[in-house]
Amino acid sequence: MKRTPVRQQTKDDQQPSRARRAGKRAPIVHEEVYARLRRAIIDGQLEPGRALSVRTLAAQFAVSAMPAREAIRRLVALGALEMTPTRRIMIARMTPSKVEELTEARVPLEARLAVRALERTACAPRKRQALIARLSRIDERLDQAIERGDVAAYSKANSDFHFALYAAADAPVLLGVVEGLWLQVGPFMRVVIQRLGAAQMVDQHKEAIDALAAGDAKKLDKAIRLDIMEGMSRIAAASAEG
Amino acid sequence: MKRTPVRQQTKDDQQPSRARRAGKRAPIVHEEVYARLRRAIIDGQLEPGRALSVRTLAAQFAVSAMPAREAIRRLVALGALEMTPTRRIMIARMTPSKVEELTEARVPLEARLAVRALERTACAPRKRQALIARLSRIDERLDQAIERGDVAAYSKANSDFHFALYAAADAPVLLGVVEGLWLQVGPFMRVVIQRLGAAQMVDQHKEAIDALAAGDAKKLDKAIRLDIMEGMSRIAAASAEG
DNA sequence: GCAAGGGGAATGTGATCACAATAACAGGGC
DNA sequence: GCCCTGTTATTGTGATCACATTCCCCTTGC
Repeated sequence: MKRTPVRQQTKDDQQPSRARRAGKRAPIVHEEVYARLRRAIIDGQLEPGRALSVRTLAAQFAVSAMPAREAIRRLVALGALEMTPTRRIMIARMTPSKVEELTEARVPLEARLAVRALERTACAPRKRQALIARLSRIDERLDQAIERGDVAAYSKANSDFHFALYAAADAPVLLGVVEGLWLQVGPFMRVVIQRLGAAQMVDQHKEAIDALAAGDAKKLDKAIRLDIMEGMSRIAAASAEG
Repeated sequence: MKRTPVRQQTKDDQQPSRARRAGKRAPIVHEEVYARLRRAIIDGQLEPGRALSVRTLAAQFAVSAMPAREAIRRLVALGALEMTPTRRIMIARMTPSKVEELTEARVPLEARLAVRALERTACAPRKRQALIARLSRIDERLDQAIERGDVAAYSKANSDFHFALYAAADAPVLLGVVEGLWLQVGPFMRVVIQRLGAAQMVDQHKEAIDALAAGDAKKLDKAIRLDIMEGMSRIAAASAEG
């Protein structure tokens, strides 16, 4: 491969480099790479099993090897990337048992986050109204994506919907765990939607919004559980047939 | 600090270096560092808030900076280590809300793993008997540790008990998520035990073993849930008083 | 046709250095 | 004593190189 050295920061450079400018923190390159790669994975832009390498990733993002290494290391730790026995890196592949386990983890955790969001906005009607409005807008985008058959937009809108709801739970640790699960499911989501066609997708988003508006925890819990189980069963079906 | 360069592997070295010897895979230094540091954290050997740095960790393990960096990166990704806004590294500190969230995550996930272990050994009485025997031995070690007031041994026996049970669930993904949670709880476990004295610790291990022997899923579920909630409430109490 | 093998390209890992930012500390002013 | 200030040590990050291993492709032999 061509060796095109990435120029290192030197004292002569006029740019503020990592220094703060107007109070903002220094931008860390490997965090940027991580964020972008992570987004790509959650949105399902990378097909499962696709190979990845430190140098390739570095070249794609126009950075040196170090930030690429760090980003990959993090995503491997979170199970979004997989390492072969010979230490090659690829987008994680799905297996039926993995789908099953991820479902078992997602259902109670995400249902809990949703109910927490309900609880947290119980004494703040304004906040709840704002949340409902936000969710409705996202769900509208989602419907439009289905109409257009836009798989990418659908995938993004779906994750946006869930995380907009979960963010209101004000539970960063739980949210982190759930994000880790989505990181592992992401790539297949997209594959399944693509195979089945976005029109085939059903969800419980309307029911969830209704439950939220009614302050009905039981109904919300059920809606989220069903939403997840239906979605995951589609992935399971697809991963079973190969 | 003293700069003592770590000699790099060269062609002249007689040792097989990373090469396989007798079919075994090459040992990866950063994995070794990760495993040891991780163990230390889960066992609670590192007090929360304690500072950690790439170079000091490297020096402690007699390795160069790279493996230390990689190990730290992984543990930060898993939430076992924390980064300050200025990117310093420390053992994660506990907050009441964090305890609450971790409890909410641990309860359903670990209960599920326990019940799965029951299900998986339902058609394999031999395996179940072996598991029960294993758990009983560990619980015995645990009791002895309490008698001796040996905090470290208690801490280790406790985690051994849980993971011996969960390992039988044959659910690597779920197990990975739960390990991540323990990685975040580990440091406080130890602090609390130390503060209260191991004698104060109660658990539901005997009940869990009984339920397992009886094939009673409901009872096992309840035992694990109670075990976790009791333990976490102690941590919550301790973290509340500072 | 196909398996075996050989050689070059690519890969993950480790080591080391440079640098900007932050923390730690010492000394002086009050 | 306490706070400010300037200096020094330490820190995380990025860049680059070396190396053993693995992958990939193409040739050779049958």
